[in-house]
Amino acid sequence: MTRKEEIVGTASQLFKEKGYSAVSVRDIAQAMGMKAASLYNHIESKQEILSILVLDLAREFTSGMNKILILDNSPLQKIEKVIELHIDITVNQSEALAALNNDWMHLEQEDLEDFVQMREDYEENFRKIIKEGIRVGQIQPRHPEVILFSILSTLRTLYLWYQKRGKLDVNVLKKDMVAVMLRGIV
Amino acid sequence: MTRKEEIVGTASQLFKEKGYSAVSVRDIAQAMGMKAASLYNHIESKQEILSILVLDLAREFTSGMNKILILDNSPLQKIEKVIELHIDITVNQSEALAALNNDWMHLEQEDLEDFVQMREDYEENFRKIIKEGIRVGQIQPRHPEVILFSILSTLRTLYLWYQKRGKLDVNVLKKDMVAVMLRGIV
DNA sequence: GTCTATAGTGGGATAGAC
DNA sequence: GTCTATCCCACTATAGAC
Repeated sequence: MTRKEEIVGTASQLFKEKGYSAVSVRDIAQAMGMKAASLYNHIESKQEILSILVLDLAREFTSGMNKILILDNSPLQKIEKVIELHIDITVNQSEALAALNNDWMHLEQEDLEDFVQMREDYEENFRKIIKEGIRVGQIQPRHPEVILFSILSTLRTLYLWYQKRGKLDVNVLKKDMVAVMLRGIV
Repeated sequence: MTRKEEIVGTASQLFKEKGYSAVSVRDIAQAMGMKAASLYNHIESKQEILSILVLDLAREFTSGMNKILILDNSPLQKIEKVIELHIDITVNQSEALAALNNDWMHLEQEDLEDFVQMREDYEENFRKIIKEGIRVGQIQPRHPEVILFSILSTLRTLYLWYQKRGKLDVNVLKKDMVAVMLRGIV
């Protein structure tokens, strides 16, 4: 792990707790055991840290979705794969996920545009899977937007909850979450 | 509407867009068409605005939950009531909800403790309803924590999504969301 | 690669005139 | 009740010594 990666990792933990705007470069330096000025030998700016965290992760979601789309699976199987994609990323990168969810709006213009585009594409791909599932009768004919939102909001905030509950076994989590989201609780 | 209420309302919109820490007192004043110093004739501090937004809303959730608990309803009916409570609050107070979800950690000590206590009590009451539903066989016997989290995370982020989609009719929203969350999509 | 020192900006908040 | 002027502090970032 390079010094730069250590800094990005340390920063992501602080961002998760207080948000990007409330964390100072001095806070990050202190958590690294160094002075703020020294950080600038490794990073260009505080913005760069945010950009790395958010855009790298957004690209990971995009790439994961693209792999799912070309599979020769049913819509329902694809939705299960999407749920598993989110759970895997949550388990491995919960700090960066916090930045992606809460601090993307503090990206600077160019990065912001890239991020918003990736997020829109991701949601549109998910929406198409849901609509296809309704068309072939695999999914209940309810408003696709309500289904998309219900699933995505649960998956997007899983990072808030996963760590608190003593690290459930990932496979149990996948099984139960898929069941609750697809088949309900009644 | 008093001047103070106008200020709190204006601030809540800005907090929703950028978060509490990224919004300055000067930003709030500008959005009100006045100078920052003038705000202090109506409010004590920037912190006070956050405190009003978050704690008033938390009390509303607490009071709504308490009314549901004393009803003579089945666990499943109570869960439907909780979903409706969240939807009603979302429709009427989506800006304050953003602060409650994202900026509660910037409350000062005493307010922070009150908030965390209210949130824990709320979740515990919801958990008990779910467990009772499982006990009497109205709800599938899955990990209560997974059910609690799936429903709450959807309800808590509804505010992000409700406004984008051209203000669906509230009753349609209640019907479809209850269906998706309780009976799944398959 | 890390430090001290500091530049330059913008933050929350107050004093006092009108 | 709003303004101008200002205080004091914290912020990001840079310069230059070691």
